[in-house]
Amino acid sequence: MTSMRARPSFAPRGAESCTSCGARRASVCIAIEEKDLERLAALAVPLPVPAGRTFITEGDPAEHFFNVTHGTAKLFKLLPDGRRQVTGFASAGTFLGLAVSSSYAFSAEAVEPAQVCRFSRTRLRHLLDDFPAMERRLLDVASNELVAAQEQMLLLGRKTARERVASFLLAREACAAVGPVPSARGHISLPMARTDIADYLGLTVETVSRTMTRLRIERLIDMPSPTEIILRNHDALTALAAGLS
Amino acid sequence: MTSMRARPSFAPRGAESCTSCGARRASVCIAIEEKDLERLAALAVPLPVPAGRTFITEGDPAEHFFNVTHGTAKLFKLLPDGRRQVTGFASAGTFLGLAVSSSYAFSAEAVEPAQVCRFSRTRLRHLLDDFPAMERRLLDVASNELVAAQEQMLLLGRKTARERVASFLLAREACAAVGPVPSARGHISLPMARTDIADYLGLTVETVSRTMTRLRIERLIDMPSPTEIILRNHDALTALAAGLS
DNA sequence: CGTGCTTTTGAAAATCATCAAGTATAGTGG
DNA sequence: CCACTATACTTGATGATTTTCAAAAGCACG
Repeated sequence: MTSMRARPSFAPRGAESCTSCGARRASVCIAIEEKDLERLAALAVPLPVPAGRTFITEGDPAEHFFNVTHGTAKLFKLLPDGRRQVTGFASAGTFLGLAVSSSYAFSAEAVEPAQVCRFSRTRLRHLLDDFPAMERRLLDVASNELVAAQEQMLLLGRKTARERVASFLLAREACAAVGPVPSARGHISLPMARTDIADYLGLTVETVSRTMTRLRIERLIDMPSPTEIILRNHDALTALAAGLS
Repeated sequence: MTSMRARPSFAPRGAESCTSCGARRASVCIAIEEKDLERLAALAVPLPVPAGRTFITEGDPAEHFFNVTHGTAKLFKLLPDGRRQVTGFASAGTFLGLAVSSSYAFSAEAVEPAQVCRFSRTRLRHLLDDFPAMERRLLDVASNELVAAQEQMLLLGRKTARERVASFLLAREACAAVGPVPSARGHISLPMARTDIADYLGLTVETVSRTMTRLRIERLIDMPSPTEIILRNHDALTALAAGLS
């Protein structure tokens, strides 16, 4: 009944896909100049992704790259018994699928209605030959993600639950600051569920919930609704996230 | 065997640095053809790094890239109170310093006597303009490290101590298999201290030690010496590492 | 043959997970 | 529009894995 599988009528291939893409300036596509955008658009297949839909499955043959142009997705890995680690959240501008291997190393699922651009891996590879600037941009993106991954390892390996949650909230704030939708100072939205946050921070839902409640009671944050957080004591949160406290 | 060892310890500048580099085929430098090696060698500054010496410090201005040509280094991040997370171990062939930022995101210290090649960041950048193959190789390297980082996040966030140690030992074995010094099947060496392993796995030294002892008692491994491990029951270890147990 | 470091082992303590249940929220259908 | 159901979130009590604290054993080095 609620089937979202109806093929959308829009997404006119090529026409205005890349030229008018709101996420372009935030993505690797910025490396392609206006005049060459048509070549990129010819490869790009815009796809709507309803919330909850998995569009990359770990282990599947990696035939495509993806670029999130709208909404938010979670990237995750699973253990056979169902334990899950969310390795990151991808919002507008994020490029997905970088890997040398022939199969995806993670799964990706939309946490809110999203829009992605799909590129054939081999065809984009060829395009890269003509646009070294884009390849360099990809290297920059990968380098940045590597730095972020190391930071996350520090969080997962050495920080307490409190420190993890504080780090997460501050990261969300920083992420919102560069995002397309400017939000009020210290106001952040959490489109992902508590379970996703827990799996991202290496904790349980209960611990995340309890920790947030405690931060609220201590007036470090406000929580008008579960998906809406206001950072009340930025300095204290920063100290917490850094491990001082 | 003796011929392999015929390598000068004090690699004279330029002369034969890159041409005779034992680590070249395992590193990004493989992307530079023989005839162009001189240009690379002109940039490469070979440096011996004694065990325990820190040669990259987190937060310092990132002026150089490094390529480990011999020995092993640990990469790590610190919290102000001294908590440490080892984000990886770098052995011969590993390229270090990828980052867009102007300062290093991690520190690096040799865990055993090592040899590295130092490149000026800006000059190597310019060299990359002439050798797109090397840039592509760098992207591949970064992509692979990203996949490894995600795997490590899964380990840190969701695996038990036992599973972490098993995963580590198997990863070491796989790493030794591709390394320059072929070792007997199932025999691995651990050049790093228990503390480093603990900081890599997000555990304490005591837990690592206890866990290894237990694996030994259960005949999954043998431990002739603390730095020498023999994988006795490969299948059981694999199952453990995968989370089945 | 000490001396200092690393590794190992033991006992107690703590953080976080698990189990359990209540509350809030959203989406559905009457 | 409202009640109903399913889901998400929160809160509480208990428990377990891992940490912390403490100390012995093993090794390298001078």
